[in-house]
Amino acid sequence: MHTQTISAPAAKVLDIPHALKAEPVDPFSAIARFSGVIATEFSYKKDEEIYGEGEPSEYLYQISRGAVRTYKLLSDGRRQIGAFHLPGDVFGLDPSPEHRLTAEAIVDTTVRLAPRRSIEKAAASNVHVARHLWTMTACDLRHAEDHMLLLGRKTAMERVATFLLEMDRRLAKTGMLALPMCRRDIGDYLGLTLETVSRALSQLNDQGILMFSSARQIALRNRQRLSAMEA
Amino acid sequence: MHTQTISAPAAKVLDIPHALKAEPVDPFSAIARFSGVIATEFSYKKDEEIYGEGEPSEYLYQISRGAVRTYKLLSDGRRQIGAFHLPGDVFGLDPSPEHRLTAEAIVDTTVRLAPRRSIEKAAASNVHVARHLWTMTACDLRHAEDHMLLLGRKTAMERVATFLLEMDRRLAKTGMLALPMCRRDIGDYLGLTLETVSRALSQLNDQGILMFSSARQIALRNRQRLSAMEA
DNA sequence: CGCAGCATTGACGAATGTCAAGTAGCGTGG
DNA sequence: CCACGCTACTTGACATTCGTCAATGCTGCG
Repeated sequence: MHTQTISAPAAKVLDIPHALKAEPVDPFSAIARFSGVIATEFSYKKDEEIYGEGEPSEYLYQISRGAVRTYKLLSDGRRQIGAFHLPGDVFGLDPSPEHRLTAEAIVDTTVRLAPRRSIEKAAASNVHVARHLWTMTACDLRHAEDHMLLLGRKTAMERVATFLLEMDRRLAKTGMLALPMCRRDIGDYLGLTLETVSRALSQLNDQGILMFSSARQIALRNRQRLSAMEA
Repeated sequence: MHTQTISAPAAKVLDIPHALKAEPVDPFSAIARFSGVIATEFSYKKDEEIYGEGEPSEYLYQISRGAVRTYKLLSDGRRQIGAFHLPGDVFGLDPSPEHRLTAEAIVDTTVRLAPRRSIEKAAASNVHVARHLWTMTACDLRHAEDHMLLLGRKTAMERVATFLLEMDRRLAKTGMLALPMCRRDIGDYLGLTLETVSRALSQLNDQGILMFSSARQIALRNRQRLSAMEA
């Protein structure tokens, strides 16, 4: 259980910030409000497990700060990362009683969490909550469908281009990508080895499509050419 | 629109068979009943498109007879089949207003269909319907997660073994697999070429793990050894 | 300042894709 | 009922992409 492994100070109770709720509607906040749930904040250290595949599904999580990977393993250790979760993202949602992927903090990470039971109870009487749950799961499904196309049919370079554009869309603030994950994580997300990822990035650098300020600080210099490469 | 392309006789109105509803609860029937929807039956010829990627999502489908593939295409024609749907399976569910994959009949196929609008309306007032929708989407998501692991990390032989066991589970009646799809479909599902699929099947045949009665009629002779190969 | 990961790069190998030829099965029409 | 032709399938030879193994370099943190 994650509450035992954490070394952070005692979890802090906090209000979902209502100032933000005018936006496209953050589904986590919406659900928490409808459920009358007070979300709890919680922190995990880099590489700490948040939940494991097969464990009972007890909470719904939203990232405040940090980043999370969710993955499946084969018996011999081969790993497929299904998704990276970034600040604002919700994860851990799962209508089945058990998690089907393992979740780990990629860097030191703080999440808000809401007990699954309260949410279920709210969904049983409130169709808005129920619809939000459906919508979030459907959003994960869309991502998975796109990712199956990538994994099954794209070349290494196309995968890396797609990855960069996805991250650019999701976390570019200053026109600069600050990747929280290492090359191995990227490889395990894209179905490649870390060496192949590194070679593709170097090639994009050589072509002037991106520039490294450090290995994980990347500036995209030509998004159009990158888009043309993602197939 | 599929109603224009169909050459079958006029759609026939029918009742959802209530005799079957004691079973593990068929979610399609459950939803139709809660929605007060009378499902319509409809037929498609082999290789006929049921809906296209990007088209408005107007119906929920359940297969009565036949088989359906849902897929995405890259611009140059590379195809990734996301799922095969067999009798009893529901497909076309999508909380977004547009389909994100194309659906085609693999063989001559009959479906029951329920208008999406009626279902949405029912879900807006009935939490049971809403939960069924969520559960079905979650079921698709689980399959997609498993399939990402296959596409990203399994070898050709492991993919084929996994495929055979999946089909065995889903459509083996007489201990014999009657595959409705061709080798190319299998390849596009597994992220392989049809030749690689064929070679893997031949190898399993040589090893005595399966037997062909014809190219698409396969008897599994040693499920245990096959399971050991799926990684 | 030095160590410990992380990343890059190179040489090579293996798995799978590509191209091509040949075969078998099946539906159609004579 | 048989012959034909089409399509799907199999098999082989070869090409290519990506993975593996190994050496080296970088860098960020203590």
